[in-house]
Parts: sequence; C-alpha cells; structure tokens
Amino acid sequence: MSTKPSILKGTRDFLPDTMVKRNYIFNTIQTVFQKFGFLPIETPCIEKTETLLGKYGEEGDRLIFRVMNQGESLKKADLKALEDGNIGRFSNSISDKALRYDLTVPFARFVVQNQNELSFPFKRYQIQPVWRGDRPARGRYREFYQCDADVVGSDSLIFEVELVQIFDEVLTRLGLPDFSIKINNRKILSGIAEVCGESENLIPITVAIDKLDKIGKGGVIEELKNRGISNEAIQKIDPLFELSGDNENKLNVLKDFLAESDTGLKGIEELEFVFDAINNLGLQKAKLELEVTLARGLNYYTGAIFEVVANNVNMGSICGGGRYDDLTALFGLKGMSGVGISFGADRIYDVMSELDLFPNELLRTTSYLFINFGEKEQMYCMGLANKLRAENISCEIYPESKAMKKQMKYANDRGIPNVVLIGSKEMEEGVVTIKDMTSGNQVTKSVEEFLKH
RNA sequence: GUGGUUGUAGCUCAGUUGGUUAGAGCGCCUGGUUGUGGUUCAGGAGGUCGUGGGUUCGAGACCCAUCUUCCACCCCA
Repeated sequence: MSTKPSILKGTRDFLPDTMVKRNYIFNTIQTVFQKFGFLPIETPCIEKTETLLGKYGEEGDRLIFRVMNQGESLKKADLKALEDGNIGRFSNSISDKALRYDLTVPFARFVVQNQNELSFPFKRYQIQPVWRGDRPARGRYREFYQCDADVVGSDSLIFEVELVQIFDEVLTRLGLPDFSIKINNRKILSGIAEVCGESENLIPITVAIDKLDKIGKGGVIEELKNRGISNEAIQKIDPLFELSGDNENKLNVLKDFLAESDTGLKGIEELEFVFDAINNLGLQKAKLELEVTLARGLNYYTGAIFEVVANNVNMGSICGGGRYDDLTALFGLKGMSGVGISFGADRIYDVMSELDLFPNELLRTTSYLFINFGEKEQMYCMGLANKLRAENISCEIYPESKAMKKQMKYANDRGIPNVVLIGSKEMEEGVVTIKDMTSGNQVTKSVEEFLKH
C-alpha cells in the first residue's frame, strides 16, 4: 500500500530554484563574516539534553525537540511518572538527547570543551540548521537555518560596533531597501526594574513592555498590573512609554531616569559607546535605533541586545543577537564574556521573495546547452564542452539525440541562455551555430572564435 | 498550547436549497511531415472531491472524529 508522501509540518523540501537563492543568502553572509575575521566551525545537530535544558527559559525548554532513546534503554521508562502526569520526568527517562535549539548554547559548550585549542578572543561563525517544536506559522518553521557570528573571550565594545556593521553590510548587499537595527541593553532594563523597586520582577516587566508597539500603552499597563507590579512602579515607568525623538534624546531621558542605578548607567554608557562609534563610521542602509522596549526572550543576555526588522514587511525579526557575560559559566568556564548575532536566513528569504530582491541571473546556472545530433556529434561536443569548462564556463550536453523540439524546450525550461547546434554540416565546416534563446537570433562562427569568447 | 478558519486535477479556483457520467483557467503530454524553444493551432491524459465514520432512496455539499491549511494570541529566527 502506497501512501501519499508528505513531510513534517514546519519542514520543507527545497527545489533547485529555491536553493540557488538560499545559497546566495548564505554565501553573502559567509563572505561578510569572513571579512570581519570570523572562522567557521560546526557542531553536531544532536546534543545531550542536559547541555540544552534550562538555557532558554521555561518556554524554550518546552520547544526543544527531544530524541527518544533506542532499544533496550527504553525499558528504563519511568511509567510511574507518566501515571502521575509528570511529563518532564517521563521524557527524561526515555530521552537523554535532543536536537539543537540554537547555535549559541552548543557554541558555549564547544568553547568550554575545546578551550585549550582556541586562542581568545575567539571569533567563530556557524551556518547550520536548528529545530524547534513550535507550531509553524508564517515565517516560523520547525527546521530552519541560523547563521551565527559570535566572539567569546572579550568584553570589548568594539565587537558590538562590528556586529552592527555586519548586519548593515549583509543586508545592504542583499538589497534590502529599508531595515532597522534595534538596540537596547539588558543593564538598562535591570536599571529600570531597580529604580522602580521591582528588581525581582525584571522578567515580567521586560516581557510586558516588550509588547508596547503591539498592545499599546494601556495594554502594557494592564499586563503589568496582572503580573503583580505595584502601582507606584507602574507610575514610575510611565514616562518611558512616551520616549521619543532621536537616539541621543532617548539616552538623555534615560540617564535622568536611571540616575540612581549604577547598573542602568553602565548600560547607557555602553550604548553611548556604540552610538558614538557608529556615528563616526557611518552605516550604509541600516537605521540604528535605540528601543527601550526591546527585551528578547533569551534569558542569557546580559548587555547589548539586538534585533533587526525589515520595514514595510509583515514579518517578525529577521536577525537577533546580544551579549551574554556568563554563558560558558554554565559549563564550568567563568569570566568568558561573549557577544553574537544571528541571521534568520529563512525569514530573510521570505522577505526577499516578497520584495522581489533576488537577482535574475541567479537562475542561470548553465550558459550553454549543446544540442545532441547523434553519437559522432555528441563526442565532438564533449570535446568542446571540456574546453569551455576549462575556462570556467558552465555548459551541458543534452544526453540523447531526441527530437530537437524536446532539446530546445529543455534549454528553455532551464533558462539556459544559449544553445549550441553542431550537426554534421557544422562539424565538416569547423563552425558552430549559436542560438540566443532570449532574442531567438542565430549566428554561425568558427570553432576558434566560439572558444575565444 | 488557546480561539477561529480551510481542504475539489500538478497549481489557482468554480460547483446553485443534497439529485444522473464533477468543471474552468494555467501547467503537463502528443501532433501540425524527421535541424529549432518561448508565441499560435488541433487533440489528449489527469480527481476513491483530505481521511475515517454517520444521516439519507441518494452526499463534493449535512453531522461527528481525525489530519491538513491559513489567521490571531503565546513565543520566537
């Protein structure tokens, strides 16, 4: 019995015309990463569960794809836990491995494990798929690629600046017409909570104010109330909702607001450094915006936080990133500050498709198709193809001497711009007939002239 | 995970208050005399109407379940 084949929800097959566009994105990102001195690594797609669990917050843990144990070890299943409804313990009893949820945590593990082989500050890039047991939606997949660049072993703020430059360079190269790099600092968020006397409620506060642009000021205040934040604190925060003007303005307001908080002021100082540097160096297409409401879900961030959105497109953030002071400490290596960014290639793809930003010539992977007229001609064409390929010109030979109509159609469907016709007549005379598939024009030239280009 | 929504040919969709052999456009295949694609003309193939139950003399249309699609929330790349 054959069933209709299908793939898992949230996963995708990529056809060639999609792949050439995806590769174009990956190559662009990789080129820029290399330009800034980042080195490539890879890590396994499957990790020990203990490596991943507890690094992404409660919601994150829930979305990690667990991989079941094999064979005999399944007998260790904790059926009692299952009966008690303790799904977590039951899962752990039948699974001790999981698919990676992002590239940052495995990277932290990698750094600790290989610390003696690395020289610091270590700058790595990594382009690999990650998996999330999320419900798929527009721009959200269960399997998708992340393109990460991180630096560990330095708390220098020049990396924050360089990472902003990388965002700018990559997305400008890809032709995005209008995008914003939003930046904030966890220390500012801590400072806000501190000034309000709600330090212990940092997470609920940030989650609530993160939604400002979605649910508006009223909605945020309500949410803060629901989360048990005191009225005095809410009143205190209030002016921040009205924060407007340019980045400098916002920083000045914040400076007053956070005057009592050393942590908060430190955050401002860090941001000022980044803004000053970027003002000096300039950006190509990106707008760099201070966004106090930017929080981001990942718990491990401690300093700068980044998020990039494409303007005028209905799509979540296309890139993210931030500084994490102590991620490697979780694996036993202290004092290793890190900062990194991630490009969501799949979402960038979706945005570029929507805005029609892919160059047309991407699909033209083959320049010449040799029409096949028979055994003798085929061999002769293979010789010419050899010479073209030696010059790095891509070409192919139709594999059978089928009806010319079929061969031409193949060239047409494949978007091959030139067809080479060499029948017995051309062979005898030492010439080739070349048809330009766009115009339909045909010219005949000598073999030498054809190979010269 | 919560609420709603969708499912008919490879694709986009029609299909009248349940009633014979389920349609269109595009795509695909074949041909318009054996060296010409894209355009044009003439033919053709292709659907157990998501799946499994149920109501009915009769279901693509109605009911239930399940899967799937899309949207919002949650969260996120």
